[in-house]
Order: sequence, then structure tokens, then C-alpha cells
Amino acid sequence: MPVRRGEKYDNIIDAAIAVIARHGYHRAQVSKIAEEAGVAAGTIYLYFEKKQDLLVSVFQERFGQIIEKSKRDLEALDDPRQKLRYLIYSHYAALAGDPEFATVTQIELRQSDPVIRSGISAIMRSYFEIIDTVVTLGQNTGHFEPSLDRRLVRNMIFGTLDQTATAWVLSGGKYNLLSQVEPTYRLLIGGIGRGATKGGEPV
Amino acid sequence: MPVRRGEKYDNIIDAAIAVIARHGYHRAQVSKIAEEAGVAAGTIYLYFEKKQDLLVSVFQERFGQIIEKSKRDLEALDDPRQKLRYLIYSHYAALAGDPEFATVTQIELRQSDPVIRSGISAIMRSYFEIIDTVVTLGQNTGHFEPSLDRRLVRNMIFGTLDQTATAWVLSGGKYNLLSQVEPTYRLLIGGIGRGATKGGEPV
Amino acid sequence: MPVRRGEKYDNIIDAAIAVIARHGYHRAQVSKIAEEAGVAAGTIYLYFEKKQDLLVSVFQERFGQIIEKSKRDLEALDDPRQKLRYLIYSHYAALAGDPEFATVTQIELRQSDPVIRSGISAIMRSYFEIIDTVVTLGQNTGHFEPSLDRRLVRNMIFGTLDQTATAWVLSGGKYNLLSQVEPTYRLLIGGIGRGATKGGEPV
Amino acid sequence: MPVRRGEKYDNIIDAAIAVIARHGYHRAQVSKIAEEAGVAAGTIYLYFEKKQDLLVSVFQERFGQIIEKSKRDLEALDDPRQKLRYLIYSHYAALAGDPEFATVTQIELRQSDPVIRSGISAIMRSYFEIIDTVVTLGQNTGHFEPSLDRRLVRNMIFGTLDQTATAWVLSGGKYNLLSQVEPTYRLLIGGIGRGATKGGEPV
DNA sequence: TATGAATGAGCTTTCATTCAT
DNA sequence: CATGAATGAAAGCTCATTCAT
Repeated sequence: MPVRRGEKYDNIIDAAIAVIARHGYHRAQVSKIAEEAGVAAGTIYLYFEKKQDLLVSVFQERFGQIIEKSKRDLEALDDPRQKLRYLIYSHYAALAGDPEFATVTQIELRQSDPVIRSGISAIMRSYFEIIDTVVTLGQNTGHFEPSLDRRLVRNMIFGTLDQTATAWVLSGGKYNLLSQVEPTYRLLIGGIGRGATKGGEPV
Repeated sequence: MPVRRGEKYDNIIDAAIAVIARHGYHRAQVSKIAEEAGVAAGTIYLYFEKKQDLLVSVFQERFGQIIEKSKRDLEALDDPRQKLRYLIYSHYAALAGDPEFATVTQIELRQSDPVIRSGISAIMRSYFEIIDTVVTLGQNTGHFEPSLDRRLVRNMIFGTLDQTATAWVLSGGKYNLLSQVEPTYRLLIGGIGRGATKGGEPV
Repeated sequence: MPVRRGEKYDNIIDAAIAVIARHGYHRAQVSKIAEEAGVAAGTIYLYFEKKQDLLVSVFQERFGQIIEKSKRDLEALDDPRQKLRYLIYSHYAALAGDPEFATVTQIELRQSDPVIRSGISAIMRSYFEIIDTVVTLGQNTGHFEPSLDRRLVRNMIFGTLDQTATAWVLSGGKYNLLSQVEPTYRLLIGGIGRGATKGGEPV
Repeated sequence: MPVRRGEKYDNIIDAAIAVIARHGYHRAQVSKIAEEAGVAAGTIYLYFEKKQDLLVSVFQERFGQIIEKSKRDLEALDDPRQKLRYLIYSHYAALAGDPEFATVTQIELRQSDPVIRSGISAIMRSYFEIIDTVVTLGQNTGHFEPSLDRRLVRNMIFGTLDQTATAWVLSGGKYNLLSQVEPTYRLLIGGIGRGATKGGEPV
């Protein structure tokens, strides 16, 4: 029945992010979120069926937009290496531009219960698909090593971005996350090894 | 801060892992863990100050042992590439050999509250130091690209291992995680790019 | 205390009966009744001060009409035995003719809170008076045993009708309640005992 | 898991009756019952799974005992008329001896929700069976009119007892309910009609 | 040492009612 | 006359922790 949209819908989502970022996931009561949003507690239930739905929506709305934008922007690029670089850029940019959202995403929402996590997983899957598409293209065009297992490559890409973002959040955002775009790109493309590793003598 | 050690101490930790793996973090009540361990609920408080201490100890004990063993074994190796390969192997092996522990580590304990997470972080830091040591050695000996930022490399290594392990757990352990040791090694060393990327024309 | 009358007034009462019969007393929200009546929730408060007033009115309007009709019809009858028979008939007929109302009356509205119940009691009292009048007449004319306590007789009459009606509703209305008019009459008049009990040797 | 017995179990049931009788069903919060019982609110949940279970247990324990006693005592009697008389007596006695319980039984618990009511119904059914047994015996031995529908007779008996008891409670217990045993017996046996109605000319 | 019965703080959610439009 | 979005009070239940035995 509920699930209405409108200005308040956005206010509540923003309030949820602010409260979670400030007090942590476990102290983010509905009443506190309502107060932050400037509405009564009951009003939240005109927009979200349950608290869990609100928290999942935090992800869906924000991350969903980011993913959609990524998807569109990626289509405008041809070179899979450019696509990869853009992927890194947009991942870091989304978090660097909104530290509260970054905290919620990288730290707080990972503490949530199974229902919320599975809501988040659904969105993550579509993100993984985007990464997979880029990897596959790169392998087909010969820019990426075709012998590599795509799933493993995806895990490396996402794992690296995610871990780097988490480390940045935990550092308190002391440095500019966007400064890591190019280094990350080079690292992902070239690996740790020195020089002509490919075709060389691996140990 | 354990109040006491002894046989029951280990029983309780094992029981905690079993219960969390079976019922999930949010349903792992102290009473259930006590029952699994064959003691009364109150007894747990003779060994652990708080439930949180028990959960942190799950990590400290198990992961601590793994880290200690890694550290010792790594000292026996000279080549940083061999060290890296061993790092991957021991990370995967610890999880592949104990699926319950893997579930608890990769999924359930991430839902925990700030206190537990910070307890876990402390242990993770010593793990990160080990990774850093290997990376630094590799750069000093010229086996790893010296221009790479160590922290970023560490994030890639840990992020890749962690994400790969999580994906494996979420798959239900359908394949052998250890089969990913060599591919992971090659991927980390060589990156995604094809052929003589290093010194070539990055895009 | 209705604030206003009119077509919508009746619509709302009918809607209340329908919703209570369909969803039960505890799920009969004002909003649901409003929807059923085809008005906005707030509109109900133009016709009734409180939800409780609406529910009491369900009784007052419907049962009041029944009682009024009973009263008038009874005046046309002379023989107190005929009056008693008609009382039984009209009680059963009112419920048999409107199963939704029967459910609301016999089952759902008994779950209501004190205010509603006392509103209902007020109406019941006038019904009890009608019964009392019939009993008194019967005793005065010598058709009914004069030594019987009138209040007790009334309790038997109403208790029997009410319990029989409730049993019928709970049976799902599987049989025709009106088929019970004559048996009920004979039972109330003659009692359970066999043969010439009156003046005989009671045990 | 819960559902323990013991001294506190009885205390809580007694407290529930007292609180419901004093404040009414709708104001009988768990916390209030706990206070009355001299235990913490949480303790109630060691003895009852849910509040509803407690309320049903109020009935089961008290009314169940009454029914059991009735059953046993009835077996010691031979004459169905004596059995009927005893039925009336024990019904009235159970309520007259415990006014708080009478209020809860006759008034407050009728306001409860479907779950509780169905719990109560289950117990009532066994009471109805006892009545049915007595009626059937009376008809078989020729003491009760055999042509009467048993279900209808049961409805009259229970309806009369119940309504009489309710009227007594609503009167505030101003008179002695047990004084109604004999009048009720005579009324049920002989009916309202005067003299040799049976076989006479019913109108 | 060990027990486990008892504690009690803490929070989501519903829904009758209001009132600005 | 009518609307329906917004309000906010109110209470059942869980479970980590304690402590008398």
C-alpha cells in the first residue's frame, strides 16, 4: 500500500544516510531518522513498508543512479581500457563526492541483517555484470589477456576498488580518493610484476 | 580480555563458529552458543567479559594462528614471488579447509557492530603488515614494480583475495578454492593487460 | 452523537458492517471502512465523532429498527404465547436475513472495547424490556407460570436465542435458522422435562 | 522453548486475572501483569510464549479444572435430573466463588482477539460435550423429552447459564448467584408454560 | 567452578484522528 | 462539504548479562 514518492521520499533517504553515517547502523532508529528528515516517525511508513525497505532504498536509489550513469557513460567509450579507467573513476568519484554515503556504503551497511544485505546484493549483481561486460570486451578485442578467468578478474577489479575505498574511508578521507584512479588503473592493467612479465619467466 | 583459558575456552569458540555459521550472526544468542558448547549460559561469562569479546576472540584465535603460521612459513622463503604465492595459498587454504569458519569470516562477522569490527581490524592490521613486508621486499629486490604505491598494492592483493573468497563462499563452495591459487598469482603479478604492457603504450 | 445524517451516513454504516464481517473487528480500520464506503477517511469524522460512535451506531441503527418493528408487531398480537413465538421469529429472522450483520452482531462486536459494549448494552436494555413485557403479560394472563422469576425467565429466553444464533453463525449458516423457531418455542414453553412435569414430582 | 510451570506460573495467571478484572482487557499490559505478579516483564516470557498464550491459559487452567471436576462429580450421579442440577450448581459456584474470575470470564475475555477466542472455544467444546452427555442420558432414560433436538437443548442450557451469569456480573454481584440454582433447574426442566403443557394444547 | 532463572532496557510499527487545502 | 497526508502515542517482545545457589 505505502511506497509513495515525492520530496519527502528523498528527504527521508538523505536523513537515513546522515543518521547512519553519524550514529552508525545500530543506532539509527526510525525515530531519529524521522527527526532528521523533519517528519513524524509514522510518516516514514507512508513511504516505506518497513525500516529494512528504507535502508535497501538508500542503496537502490543512490547506487542505482550511479550504476545507471556508469552504464550510459561506458557506452560512449570504445576502448575497453578507457572503459576500465572510467569504471575506476566513477566508483571512486561516487564515494569521494559524498563522504557520508561512502561511510554508509563501505562500513555501516555491511553490518546490516540478511534481508538488507540481500537487497544490496541484487544491486551489486548488476554492477558485477557491468564489470564483466568490460572485461569480456577487453578480452575479445585483445586488449586484455584472454586466458584469464573472467570471474577472477572481476573479483580482482571489484575487490581492489572496494578495499581501496574502504581503506580511504577508514583513513578519514585524509587524501583525495580520485588521486588513486590512475595508479589503480595501471596496477590493474599491469599487475605487480616488473617489466615484461607476460611471456617472461614467472616464478 | 579473556578471563580464563582452558578446554572450555576452546569449546566455546568452536561452538560460536558453529552456531554463527548455522544460524547466522543475528541469531547467534549466547544461550545457543552455550548449549552447543555444553555449558550453561552463565559459564561463558567466566571465560569472556562480553559477547563481543567472544566474537572478537573467534577471530583472534583462529586468524591469529593462521597469521602466525604464515609469518613463520614466509620466513623460510626467499623469493618475494614465492612469498606472494604462499600468501595466496595460505589465505585460500585456511578458508577452504574450514567452510564454517569461512562463512563466519567472509559473511557473518561483517554484520557485527563497531566494537567487534574494530577488534577484527586490529588483527587485520598485522595481516596487512605481512603483505606490506612481502611487497616491499619484492620492490627492493626488483621483482615487483618499484613505482607502485605499496598501500595500493596491498589493497589490491587483499581485496582480490577477500573478494575471491567471498564469491567462493557465496557460491556454496561449489569449486575448489585452492584451484584459484595459481590463477590469482598470475593475475596479481601480470595484471589484466596483454603482453608487454610494462614499458608499452598504456592507454 | 452523530454529527450529521444523510445518504453517506447509511453508506458508512453499511460499509462498517461489510468490512467487519469480512476482515473481523480487529482489522476494521477507519481507512478500510472509508474506502468501502467510497469516501475519504476524514469524511467519516463529519458523520461520527469517533470510530466507537460509528460502531455503536451500527447496532443502534440496525438493531434499533428491528426492535422498533418487533415492538409494533407485538402490539398487534394478543396471546402472550403468540408474542413469544413472534419474538423468537423476529430475532432469528433479523439474523438469518443478513448473514454479514449476524456475524458482526454475534461474533465480532463482542470483541469490542468497553465503550462500545456499553453503547450496545443501552440498546439491549430496551430489548430486554420487550421480553420482560411479554413475560409479565403471560404470567398475568396465566399462560406462563407465575411463580417464575421474571429476570431469570428473560435470561433464559435471551440466552437461548443468543446462544442458538451464535451456534448457527459459527456453523457457517449451514442450516436454516428459521427452522429453529418452532422447536425453540416449544422448548422454552415446555422445558426439557418429560410429560406432566408441572405439579409432578420434580427431582 | 518456554512454557515452564511452577509457583510463578500460577502467580502470573492470578495476576493476569486480577489486572484484567481491575483494568479491563484492553488495558491489561504485560508490564502491568508482571508488576502485579511481582516479576519482571521478561519473566512472563519464560512461562508463556506470547501474551495470548497467557490469556488462553487463564481459561485453560481455571475453567479446565472446573470442567474436570464437573466431569468427575457427574459420574458419581445417576439421575440425569440430578446431573443437570449439579451442572447448574457447579457453573454458578465456579463464578460466584471468584468474582474477579467471573468478570474476566463473562465480560473481559469476550473482547479478546480471534486467537484467544479460538483457544477458549476449544475448552468450551469439551464443556458442551459434557452438557450433551447429560442431555442424551436424560432422553434415553425417559427423564427428558426425547423429541427435542439435543443441540438446541444444549444451546438453551448453556445460553441460560451464561446469560444468567453475565447478568449477575453486570449487577455487580449484588445477589447470591447460587440462589439461582434451583430456580434455574426448575425453569429448564419445566419451561415457561403453565401446568400440563406437555401433551396439552400448545398455541 | 558452574548453573540457569530472572532481569529490564530498548525499538519498530499501527492506526485513530486532525487540519490545511 | 470533502479530502488524505501527516501525526505520534503506545506496547509486545528479545536477549545479553547478572547473581543467588
